[in-house]
Amino acid sequence: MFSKTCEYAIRAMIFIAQKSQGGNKVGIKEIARGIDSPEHFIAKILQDLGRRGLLQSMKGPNGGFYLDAQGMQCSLADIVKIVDGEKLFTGCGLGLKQCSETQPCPIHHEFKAMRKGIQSMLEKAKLGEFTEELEKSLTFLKR
Amino acid sequence: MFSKTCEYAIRAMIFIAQKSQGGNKVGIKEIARGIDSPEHFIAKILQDLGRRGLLQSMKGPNGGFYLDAQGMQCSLADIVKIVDGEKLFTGCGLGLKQCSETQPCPIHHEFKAMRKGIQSMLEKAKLGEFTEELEKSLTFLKR
DNA sequence: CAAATAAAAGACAAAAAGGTATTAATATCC
DNA sequence: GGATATTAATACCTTTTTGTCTTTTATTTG
Repeated sequence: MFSKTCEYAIRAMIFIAQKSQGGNKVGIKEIARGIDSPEHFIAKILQDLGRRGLLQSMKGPNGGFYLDAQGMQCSLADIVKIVDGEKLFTGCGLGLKQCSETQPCPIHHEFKAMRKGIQSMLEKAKLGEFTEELEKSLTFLKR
Repeated sequence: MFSKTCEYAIRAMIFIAQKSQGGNKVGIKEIARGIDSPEHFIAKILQDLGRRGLLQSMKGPNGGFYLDAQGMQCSLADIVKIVDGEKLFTGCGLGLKQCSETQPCPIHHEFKAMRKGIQSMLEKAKLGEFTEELEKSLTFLKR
């Protein structure tokens, strides 16, 4: 469904959302440990997301990554779009470039309904919403 | 969603289903042209599917690939399972190996519902069902 | 200002996916 | 049975994805 890169990205963003409550920042090492990902790899991904404005960062002592109030409202769909592109939301299930309403592939209509479902699910899911259950260890980001 | 390999596989199988009505066979060149795919690449994929019993083939003059009555009942889910594996149907959306009901990732429940939807959609879609609309040029397998 | 800390950037490496070309095996037809 | 047509198998190449390592830049603190 998602690329490995995107899986890491989502996990990292949820982790950062949790940790950056109350204005805290979290370092890349802690993030990598917290989501069980290669440190430099997730660093590069987060730098990308930072450039695109999805999260903030600060260098130097006591620096790290964090989300501002707006960042907490970022949806999983926003992350997926940046990391994996629009294909999941708009592409043809059978990989046909010209597939459309007027020139549909054999599974166009069924697939479209599914895509819509996925998209709306991911759009509804905001980073800020996952914190509470993580805190209570009702959900997990590792392994 | 699906790998390129899997997209080709599905398109090829639908194409073969259409062409093998009435006991006909269809050659690899015609298949490659018919679904706009690299000839040798789709050949390898079909050989795989053949070994797994999803389609039949014959060598020699007037040989080619074809589906028997049972093959026509093959679902898209069967193809996806063989080509891309079970991950799409059972894997964690965030790539966590230990994600489960008792140790769920933050999107486990929503994702599970989606996966189920995808799976049942693909299980319902049988190769034999696509022929008619293809015949009428209401659907397409190229471009 | 110097030292320490942490992200940013870039170069490189390994693995997986996607694709090509060549040769072997098998069935048909004369 | 030999020529031909067609799939099967094998080996190889290219591109993309995933992952690692090193160096640079920015920030803080003593």
